[in-house]
Amino acid sequence: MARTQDQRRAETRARLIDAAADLFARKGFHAVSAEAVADAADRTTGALYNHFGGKEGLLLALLEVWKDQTAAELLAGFEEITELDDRLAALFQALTRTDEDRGASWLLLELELWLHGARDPAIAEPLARRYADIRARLAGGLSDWAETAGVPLRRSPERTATAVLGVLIGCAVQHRLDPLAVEERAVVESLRDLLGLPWDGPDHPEPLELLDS
Amino acid sequence: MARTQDQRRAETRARLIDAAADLFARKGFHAVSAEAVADAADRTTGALYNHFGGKEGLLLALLEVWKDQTAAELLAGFEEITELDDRLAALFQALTRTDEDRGASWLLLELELWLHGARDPAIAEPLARRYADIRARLAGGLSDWAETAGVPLRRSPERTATAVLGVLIGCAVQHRLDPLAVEERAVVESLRDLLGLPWDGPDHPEPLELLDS
DNA sequence: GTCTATATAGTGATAGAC
DNA sequence: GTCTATCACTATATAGAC
Repeated sequence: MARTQDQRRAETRARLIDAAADLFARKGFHAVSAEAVADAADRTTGALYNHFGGKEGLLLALLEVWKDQTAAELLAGFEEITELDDRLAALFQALTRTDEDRGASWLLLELELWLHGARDPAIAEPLARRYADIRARLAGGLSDWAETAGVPLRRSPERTATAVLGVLIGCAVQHRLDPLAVEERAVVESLRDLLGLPWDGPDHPEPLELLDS
Repeated sequence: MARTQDQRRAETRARLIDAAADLFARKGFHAVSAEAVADAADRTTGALYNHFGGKEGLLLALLEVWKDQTAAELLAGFEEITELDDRLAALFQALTRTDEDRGASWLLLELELWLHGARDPAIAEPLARRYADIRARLAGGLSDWAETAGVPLRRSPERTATAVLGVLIGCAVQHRLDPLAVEERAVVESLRDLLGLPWDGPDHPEPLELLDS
């Protein structure tokens, strides 16, 4: 089973990034040593420095992979499922799901990266592009849905997408600390509000009165 | 200007916690040494260890102060201002505001603490109580408002508060990376949606059609 | 004078760099 | 693998309050 040097190199790179994603999410960037990442990837620190120049470079490379992959993953469910409530629920589940295999969760790495981005412009820039990309794709999906369903969005697709993403992130943050306090059904209902839809649940409340404050 | 030992002790404690809040927010817990905190507080590591037992103990003490103070601060504006839109805007501003004096921002320390809570149950517990407290106070405020304004909430005050807090956090997270992409007006409008209110802006769109998907 | 909050000066361990 | 810096933490000393 001969492999070319390029293949070996690519695999080492992938292994290191994978190990970094797991460890950085579980313990945090600063709590993980370069050696620990290398060990988890079955490589040496020499390989890590050769590929990424250091721990910081590894974080940046991880962010690039994360940026390209996870936006697609997050929205895949949303774009494939037909029933709206299920689509909305799938989005929330994607954010709150804990990766069984590894102890990490998506949300942890997401906010670990965000925190570094808020402190370091070099990290902030690709991260901001990533969020803009997610919002754009979400806006497109919502716009298509509104047209198909004949339900006009309450505001521009972009603003709607920002609010939807906001609810998802903000509720996921609360959910992580106190799962019982944030019911999935309540999150879906809130998202429906943002899209200008009534609920079809059994406990439908009294009808909405359009009064201003 | 004689001071008692108790007064000196209390001031040292306060200085250390204050310095920790600033540095942990700006650089992150693991990127800050105990000595750096002590220096910033014009004290020594010895004092730090005497008071808090270590850096971790300092983080916990900071969390307790944070827990008790900031929930009140966040909601103070909300509970005092009369105009609803301004109240909602004040909440968002509180989360996105950058502390001028020190480089830190509230949101940074908030998520720094959250990240530690997601990894350490000892941190998670007081943090979860903090969020529950904020939600409870917010729910009370929303409930009072709904009654006064004669606008029934679209769901229970608790669920509404969770969603409102979610939008605030999620939009603040996006705002930090890309301020132009998250307009305050859009956030306020989204919050109004969650409360079951129309908008009173000049660019009022076509009326809401109550169609299901 | 006694007590104790705070300061000083270290210890061993481990980090990242090359 | 080695080197240097720095980490969290501690043992001991000093100084200020009663």
